[in-house]
Amino acid sequence: MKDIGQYNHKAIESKHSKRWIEKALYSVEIPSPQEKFSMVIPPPNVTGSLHMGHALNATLQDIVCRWQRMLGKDVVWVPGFDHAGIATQYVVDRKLQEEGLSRLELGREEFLKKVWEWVPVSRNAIREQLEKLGVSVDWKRERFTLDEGFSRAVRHAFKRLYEEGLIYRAEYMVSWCPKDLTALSDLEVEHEEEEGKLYYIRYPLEDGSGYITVATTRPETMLGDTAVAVHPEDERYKALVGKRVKLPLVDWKRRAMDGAEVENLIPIISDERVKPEFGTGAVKITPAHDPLDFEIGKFHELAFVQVMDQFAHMNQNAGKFAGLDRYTARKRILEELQELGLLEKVENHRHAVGKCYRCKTVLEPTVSSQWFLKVSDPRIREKAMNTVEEGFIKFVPENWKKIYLQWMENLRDWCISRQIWWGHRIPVWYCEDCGHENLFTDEDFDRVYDKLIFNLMADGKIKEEFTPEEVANILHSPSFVHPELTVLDFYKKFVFHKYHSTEVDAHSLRLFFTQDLNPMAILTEKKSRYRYDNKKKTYRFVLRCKKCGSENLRQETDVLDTWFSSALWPFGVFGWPEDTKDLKALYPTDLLVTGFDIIFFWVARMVMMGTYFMEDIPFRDVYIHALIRDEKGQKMSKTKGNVIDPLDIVEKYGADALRFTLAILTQQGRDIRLSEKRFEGYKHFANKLWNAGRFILMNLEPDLLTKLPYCAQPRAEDLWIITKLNKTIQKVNKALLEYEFSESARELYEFIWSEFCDWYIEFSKLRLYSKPDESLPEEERKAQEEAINRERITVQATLLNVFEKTLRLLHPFMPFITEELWLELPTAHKESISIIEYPQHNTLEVYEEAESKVERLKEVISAIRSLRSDLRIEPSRKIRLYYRAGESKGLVEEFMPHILSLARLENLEEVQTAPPNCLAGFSKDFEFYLPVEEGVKVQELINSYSRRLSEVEKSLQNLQQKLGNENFLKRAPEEEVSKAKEALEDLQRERQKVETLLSLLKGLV
RNA sequence: GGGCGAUUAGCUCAGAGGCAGAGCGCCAUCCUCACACGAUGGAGGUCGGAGGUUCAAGUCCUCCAUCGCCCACCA
Repeated sequence: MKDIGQYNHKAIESKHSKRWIEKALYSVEIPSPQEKFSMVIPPPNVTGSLHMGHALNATLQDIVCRWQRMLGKDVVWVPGFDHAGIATQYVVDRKLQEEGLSRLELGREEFLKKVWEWVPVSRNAIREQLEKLGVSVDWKRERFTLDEGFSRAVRHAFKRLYEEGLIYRAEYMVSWCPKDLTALSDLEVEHEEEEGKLYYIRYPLEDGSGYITVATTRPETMLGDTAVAVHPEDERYKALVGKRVKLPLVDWKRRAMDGAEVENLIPIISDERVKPEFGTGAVKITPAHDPLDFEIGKFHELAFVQVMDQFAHMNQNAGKFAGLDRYTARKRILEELQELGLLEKVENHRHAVGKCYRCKTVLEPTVSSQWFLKVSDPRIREKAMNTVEEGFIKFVPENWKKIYLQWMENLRDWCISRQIWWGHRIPVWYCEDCGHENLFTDEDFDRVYDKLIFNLMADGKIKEEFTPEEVANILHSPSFVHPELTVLDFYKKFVFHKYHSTEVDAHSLRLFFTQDLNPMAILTEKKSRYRYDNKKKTYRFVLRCKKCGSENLRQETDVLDTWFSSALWPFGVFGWPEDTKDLKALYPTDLLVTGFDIIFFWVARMVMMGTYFMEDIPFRDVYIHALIRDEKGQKMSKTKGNVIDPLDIVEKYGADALRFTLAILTQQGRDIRLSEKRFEGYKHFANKLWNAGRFILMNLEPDLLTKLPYCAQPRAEDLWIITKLNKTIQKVNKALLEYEFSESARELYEFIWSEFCDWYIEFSKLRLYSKPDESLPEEERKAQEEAINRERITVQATLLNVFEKTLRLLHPFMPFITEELWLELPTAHKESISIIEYPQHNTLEVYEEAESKVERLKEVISAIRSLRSDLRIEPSRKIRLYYRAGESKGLVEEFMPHILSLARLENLEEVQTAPPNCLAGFSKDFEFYLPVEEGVKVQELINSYSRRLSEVEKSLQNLQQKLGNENFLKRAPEEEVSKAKEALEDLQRERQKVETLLSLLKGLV
């Protein structure tokens, strides 16, 4: 008998989230490959803190993880963070701007220092949020896409793809962001429909015989035109093909990208890609600033004239317009064309404008030298498609499969280079002497020390020149991801497993360098790797051109697209490219949970890289969840000010309420509209559960467990609730298996509130509070007392048993409150509910007869309550009733105490005929009568029964029509027909009853 | 231009051939010894529209309307 007081989510949640981490409850050191369940978290960006979408994502994953863990699996859920190249650089850049600093002034090295200062701020904030949500990740396996091991994995991946000809560098049309100063991949371009203008411009023919009119949305690019194109079959222009036009305004020499001079007389060419029906059917060709023009330019060997610089300002090729912003240039050019009478007309025109997904700046298509991954190559694409097509990877909901395959079908090469600073620098060194592209990874070196030094250097952790002390210092400083480990330990744990015994200090390094420098020493390589600077007392690590041996190398400054590293996440986190135990045991992972917005960015690329490098799928199931929107269905965004911060919700309503709300709102294939009221509602549910627990604990005898052998036989209601629980167990497990989060949560809510609390707890009070009759003689009283005690043990045991299982069933959804309550139970035998088995359906615990009896009992009680309510009889007033019953008589007798108590009756007495002057109600064949008293609201009752009568009559009509239909009788299954007939009889009886009651009531008015 | 999804109670959504459901909100009665974050009872629906299949259609098929999303190099 203990009172746990009122529900206080704050106290219990912080207590358990700390405890779980301290005990490392969710860390599995050596998982069994047969019994494992592995998952990698979609690594949140280190750009700030988590939003509701992350909370949803984490909650769904945690529900599955906790469920699988309780099913007995070795669950490993790897947490981590994404360095998020452009996004993070953008955030830090903005912060610097607030301080009046600029990235370009600071320079690469200093700027990166600032980013590294920022990252832990964001990462710690996110980590704390995840902890508050109660996620059961294995923090000991935490990774970062830019940690020492991951950077190395990225270099390795790049090298393999490069060597197999799948990565190439080329001058190509890319979308350029003039604000972020980088190229973007096609996916990072957001197309937005805009109201624009279509300008018709006349290009005079060289021979003065007239002009050809072209239509364009971006007149400023005309300065870079090197042709006009028409469709070869276009009769209007057939005669003009081969002639030349004079490019208006341009009376200066332009320089093409290959250095050649380009004049202002440009050819009219024909090309099938021109659509005759658009505009005038003649199109100006700017090969350096438009994707289609680029293609046409390549094909016809036109000159490529760039007219804008990286900021989208007009450059020298723009002559007198040089230096102007592209939009100012557009305005000026239009003005001048107008003056010259060359602007024929301007039309309104809706068209899609490409914008930067990050900063929304209008992108400029431009030609530049970039690195591409040939994702359309069969070696990458085919497996990535087949595994999904053949169902080795299963999308949930299924419709994403089609979308994925369609996208894969139309893949274009992926631009993977970015002209930003924050990210994995491309591991290519150009030889300044012979021009050779050298690719280095630590595999180019045999010795451990070389490998370490190379990696530190490539990661920018040590400078070009270093002392052994500096290197040792770095190696023994705390690792970024796991501060309790040193960098060296990190390498040994996550990267260089082979060298787990290698110890490195300044002394051993110096010895190694000296040995390397000694010409007499026998080296594994022909030349020494290190150079010593006598003056500065520093060493440097020397890379040599693989072709000509020159040391005159220059490293590529571009970094890789963030998604290139994210694509390696499902195996990179396990230590790839090393053949680690984790990799063998945990890859492929079992499930990926993510939003549909990154299917192409991330999911598709993981499949491509996973099947390519690992020759196996990265995950078996992909659960795609919805987007969180506000109550009006709009996307949540800071600028709209409609965000609901998960932390606020956790603070106000608790993580359990937050999680349960998100779970119950997660239906497949539908966006989630959130409002704060939702959370409040499910906080009430948590409170209800808590109070049920409180009630049970208050009523358990301290030594209940030792008394269990002396319990009485279970009653019908015990068997009923056990049956209900069992069916719930079955439904919840089934729903979870199919990732029906909403369904499983609803079943739990329904069972806990509407069955267990509303009925079983109420029934239980009868036996819990029953007392022996004091007026009985001593002997009999004692016997009765003993019987009551035995009954009490049974009901306590049932309460405890059902509640304990319910807590386990609910634990994946509401981990904190279930943990707290479970630990209070006398049956708690482990340190956490989260490591106990999940309840499973037990066919021996289904008691159909008891179930239907109690369901009928509920109807009887409800019928009496309904009458009370219609008559506005206060709950506290106990009333006397008479009844008459046919089949239900046995039931009423068996459950007399239940009815008296739950319907709040003083007495329920059987009569043979309806007493005079009585109000009445019924449920099937159970009729009950209430003597009329003063102030009784008979009219209310008449209204109620009239409504019921018209309902019954409506149903009757429907049914009679149905049964009068010969085709129904002939063609419907027999079962349906007999069901209908039964229903008809029931309804007829009911109508008769209601009619009788009504006339009876009317007689009373 | 192609594709996907939605449309059911005032609101948010379940239901996928056999008598229209839940939560919230609303109304009424109650601070009944776990819980007013509660109890009990109740009101509320032409299932977006039009056709069709079927004995029977929120449910399957066709078309339409409205809203939303994704993809696409029509200048």
